[in-house]
Amino acid sequence: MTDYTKPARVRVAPSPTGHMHLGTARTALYDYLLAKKTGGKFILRIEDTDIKRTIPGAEQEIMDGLRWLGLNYDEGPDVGGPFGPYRQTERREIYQQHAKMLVDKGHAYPCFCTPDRLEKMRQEQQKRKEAPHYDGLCRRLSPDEAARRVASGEKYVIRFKMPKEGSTTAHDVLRGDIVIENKNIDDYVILKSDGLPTYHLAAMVDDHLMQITHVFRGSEWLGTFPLHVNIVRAFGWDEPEWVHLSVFLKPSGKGKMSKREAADAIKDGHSIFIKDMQDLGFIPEGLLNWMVLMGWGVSDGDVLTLNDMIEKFDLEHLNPSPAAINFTKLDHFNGTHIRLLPDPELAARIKPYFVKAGYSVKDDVLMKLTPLVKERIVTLDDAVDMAGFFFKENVDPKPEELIAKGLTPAQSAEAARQALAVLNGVNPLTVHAAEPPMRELVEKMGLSAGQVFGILRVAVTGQKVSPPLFESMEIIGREKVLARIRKAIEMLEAMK
RNA sequence: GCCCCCAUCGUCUAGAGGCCCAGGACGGGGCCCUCUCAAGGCCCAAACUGGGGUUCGAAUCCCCAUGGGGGCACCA
Repeated sequence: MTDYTKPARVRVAPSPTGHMHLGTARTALYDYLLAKKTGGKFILRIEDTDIKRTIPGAEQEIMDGLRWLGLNYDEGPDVGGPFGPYRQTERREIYQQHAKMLVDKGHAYPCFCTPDRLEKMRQEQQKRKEAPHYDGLCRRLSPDEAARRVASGEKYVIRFKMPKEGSTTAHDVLRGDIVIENKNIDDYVILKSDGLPTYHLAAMVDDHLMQITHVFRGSEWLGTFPLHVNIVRAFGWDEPEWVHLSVFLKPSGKGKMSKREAADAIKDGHSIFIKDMQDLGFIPEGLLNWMVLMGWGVSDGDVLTLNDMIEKFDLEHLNPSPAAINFTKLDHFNGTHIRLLPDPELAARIKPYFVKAGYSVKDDVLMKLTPLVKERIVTLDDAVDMAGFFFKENVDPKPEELIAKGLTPAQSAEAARQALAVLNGVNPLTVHAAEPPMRELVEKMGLSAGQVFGILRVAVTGQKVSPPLFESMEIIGREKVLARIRKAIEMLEAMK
């Protein structure tokens, strides 16, 4: 049982090797929730030890993404903290010292095998249908000889010396004890020939030094879990609580999310990259709600704010099985959280999308249109399609769309003329003043509201789908409304 | 090939031996509301992978099978 009264120190430790994706965000969320719930600290650590794969800007994207989501970290590369530095390439010496400690204690050894030899070795093993593994050539070197070759300047790496006998029992919070035969674990490289550590060393050292209490990481680490536990034990350190999170599967449920799937998702208005999500009009509240539920469950109400999540989150309801991504459900949560936003807040969030679409936004109009689009949009940018016409000087309806269902162009024109006559007598043109007489007119003409209002909708907004008609008219203003109806009548009359 | 993990409606999940002929949410279907589109309300269909145990009793515990996933780098 987890003690939620003890402040936890949890970290998210992404590598800056590409766009920040869903998996990182969700791990960060769980980290954040546990930290906040226990009054502990949420830490960002950048694992940039693979210099070849590091991408410029990726680190910034991670920091921006976390902040956009509202997952502010207490310690990290750009905010500092008592356990820094928080960027692994700046901790080089620390790892080298620790690797040496392991060698001195007999838990690790220098290895002089060239990448070339290793490659050939693996190929032969494959040919013999054996599992690829290090053959232990340098493990058998005497410490003296190894030291001599190191001193002579020969290139080397440091490998962890896995016990050959027995088994290792590692404890995962979600899965219980995991027992693995030691012979199945390779002598992994922990310090590379460039002097930088691999994950296996770096993460263990940092988690210890940074006093991490709970390690949330992807289940792809389960395979090397016993190795990590052995490394920690070789140092004589206490282990953190290990929490291996399930991976995300592509929407079909068949396999991990791939580049191909990611590209398809984008076409569809979705993405696994946090940065895209923002552009696509998703809001952090919706995204967070959706993410928290993939791998963790609640028995009652599932519409949750960040504060709700902090209150309800626990380790007991984390789910070890893989979860297929369901973007449709993201749409739902996004729409739901948009509707939960106060109007002024929503207005402020929608505005940039209108600006980006090239509209010059008038704030008073924006404020009036916001409540109208609120319950009709799924993403913020939907507001542009729905309500962009409010910022246009003129609209140009498609002539054929002006014709009401079941009516001829001439009949539609006649309906519009009568509507114009009624509206002409309404001043000011408000919902309250315009709707009752218009409904009377519809009845008098023996037509349906759908028919008449439909004609006016297209005439006034230029769209077949729009916010409610009279509300829209009130915002657009009497003069423009009347002018647009006149123009529509002309267009209808021109159709024979 | 070897190692590890997982297994409840199409999907995300609740369920920690009797409260379950299995609950919620998304999606789907229907109805209501309605000026379009939504939103909202009500209703319906939809699952414990299979087989063995253990037990008075199993979705819940154990074993096997099957299926799915992850890993086997001087990447993380």
